[in-house]
Amino acid sequence: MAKSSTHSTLTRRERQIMDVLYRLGRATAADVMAALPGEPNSSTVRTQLRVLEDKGHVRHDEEGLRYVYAPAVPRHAARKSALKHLVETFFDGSAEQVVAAVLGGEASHLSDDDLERISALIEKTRKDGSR
Amino acid sequence: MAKSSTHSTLTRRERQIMDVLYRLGRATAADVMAALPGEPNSSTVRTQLRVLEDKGHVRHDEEGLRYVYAPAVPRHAARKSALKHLVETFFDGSAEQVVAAVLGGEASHLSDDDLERISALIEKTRKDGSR
DNA sequence: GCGCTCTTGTTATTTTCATAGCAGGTGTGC
DNA sequence: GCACACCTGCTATGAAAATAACAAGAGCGC
Repeated sequence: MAKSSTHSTLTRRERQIMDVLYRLGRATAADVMAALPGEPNSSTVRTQLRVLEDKGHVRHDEEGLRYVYAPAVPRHAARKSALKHLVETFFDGSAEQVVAAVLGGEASHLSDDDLERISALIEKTRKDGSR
Repeated sequence: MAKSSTHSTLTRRERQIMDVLYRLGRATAADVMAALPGEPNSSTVRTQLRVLEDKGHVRHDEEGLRYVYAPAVPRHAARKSALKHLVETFFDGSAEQVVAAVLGGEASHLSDDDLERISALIEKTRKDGSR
């Protein structure tokens, strides 16, 4: 039987695979294999995808002959809890600190346009919140 | 000798322990044990802390009788790479999307004050950037 | 001083993981 | 129709991880 559990029960390799799936959206075993570091054997990757499916973290569609895998938990839900976990672990639960880190270039580089759009976002949120 | 390696070589349990250490800053074996799920044996936790130290992820200070452990990589450095990884995996590398998610309450709840301060942050960043 | 408690170090055992070999099935080109 | 390429399922095995039992030293209260 498939066991339902939190995301934290994932092993090292399983987490890598889930990350690949979340990055790609959907992928065949071959795709996943190509994206993983360390040239794992095709057989290995497929076995683990099956294990992940068994645990309920992944599902597959049969597309013609081959399987196309995708995360069982939708991206927006998974990222919500991932973000929450990150904030609690590294930012003292402070959303403000996260924004500061992002603006400070801890995640990627921001163009003026990006800042413009983010600024607009804030304004919008403030209006909505105080309405 | 201690082996230097990327953060991704951590096992399930090791990751849990590192998270605890990053949350607490510094902690004794007993502290870590208390913070871990599943009532692990004290012996177990101490063994793993020693393993983590061996791998170079953790260091300890002797404080009187007992050891106080702390992450070897400073928090701000660890969170930088954690944030980067999250952004790439779940937000298409887009800082803007992250901010949107934070504002949208995907991480925590924001007060008007929070929004105020964040807004100020943006303004400051814009000025600094275009100067 | 003596026992009690709290701490660490060492080592062994069980469980889980990661990996890959082998068998079988389905479509494609010739 | 037959060989070839590609994909899946099953199963086994060595390695790594997780767990805990046991031993030993330091401080504290009485």
